[in-house]
Amino acid sequence: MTTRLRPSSSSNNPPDPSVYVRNKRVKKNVEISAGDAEELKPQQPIKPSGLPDIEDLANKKASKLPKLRKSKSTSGTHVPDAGVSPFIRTAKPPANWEKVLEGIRQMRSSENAPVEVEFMGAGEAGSSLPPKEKRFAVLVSGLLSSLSKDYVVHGAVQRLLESDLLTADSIAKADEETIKSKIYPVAFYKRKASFMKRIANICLSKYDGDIPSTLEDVLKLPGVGPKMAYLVMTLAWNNVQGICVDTHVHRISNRLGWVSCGGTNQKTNTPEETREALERWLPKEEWVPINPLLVGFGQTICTPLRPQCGKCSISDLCPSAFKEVSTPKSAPKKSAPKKSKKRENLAFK
DNA sequence: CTCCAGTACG
DNA sequence: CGTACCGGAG
Repeated sequence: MTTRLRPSSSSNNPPDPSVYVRNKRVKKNVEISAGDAEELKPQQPIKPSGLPDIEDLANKKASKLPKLRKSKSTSGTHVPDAGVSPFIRTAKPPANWEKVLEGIRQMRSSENAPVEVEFMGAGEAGSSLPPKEKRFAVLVSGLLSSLSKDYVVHGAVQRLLESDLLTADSIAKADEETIKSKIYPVAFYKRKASFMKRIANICLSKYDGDIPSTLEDVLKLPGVGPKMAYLVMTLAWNNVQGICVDTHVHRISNRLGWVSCGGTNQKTNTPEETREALERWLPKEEWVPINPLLVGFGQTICTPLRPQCGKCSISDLCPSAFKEVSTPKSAPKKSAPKKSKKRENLAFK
């Protein structure tokens, strides 16, 4: 069954109407002096003795986030007017984007899409929990899910749930080895177990055992990058702060020419750039569904290595169709003989 | 042996 | 920017 999240469909958590302020690069600009960094961190809660130096961790993380692209002062058009207009287009949408989306939806519903689960991992795990624990569960399953198979994540979350290890409190108290054994074999489980402990401690000391409620603060959590932060804001707080862009969304957006529109012929080289570019024209109703949609599409048809353009119903609308590109990064150089492509890459090293 | 639905660290 | 982290599946 297709669980397509709608931004405002869920009724339990009232979506914050004022949310829609496009976050511009605040803080992370690096290079700024220590004084500036201070002012980004409003309140300074008392730190219980005995806990790791959380502030330090947070600072470290924050200071290294997005490297900053260009100054991009939002070109003036955008005003952070809370609640007035939910979406202000600052770039012209690419031609036929609606047809393209519709086409992809069709393909996704006919081909069986393995990805349905995706958001589910998080959502389902917490469905029977109280809101606060549910949010924490969403955060944890998001963390576990990166570069892991969905069913593996699902199993791990179930084991954590059975062991009562899905709250900040219990995780903070639990032995790290125990956590490892529960979440195995998710990718990077050792590291993630460590992240979970640190996150739990931060949540306890700064957020009363809850998860941070702002994008900025979620991003400060160790092991949580942009991709997951937007996911968590959406699923845990029902607060759509931005588009959740992973490598599939990144790659496909580039193939479709969706991020080189609107006068400027910019290309995006990172998922973060793609997110910003997409947000400039994609209507907000699509911000959430775009991810599951493109991820499914990206796994079955528009694959990174050898896209199945022959099976793709919108290839006539795709500038990259049948071009045999490998990845957005490696130059689309005229592809080599297909079968030996892999070997060739190897030899190239 | 390669490829992942990322993120931290040098 | 490059690289390590981890395991399982093609």
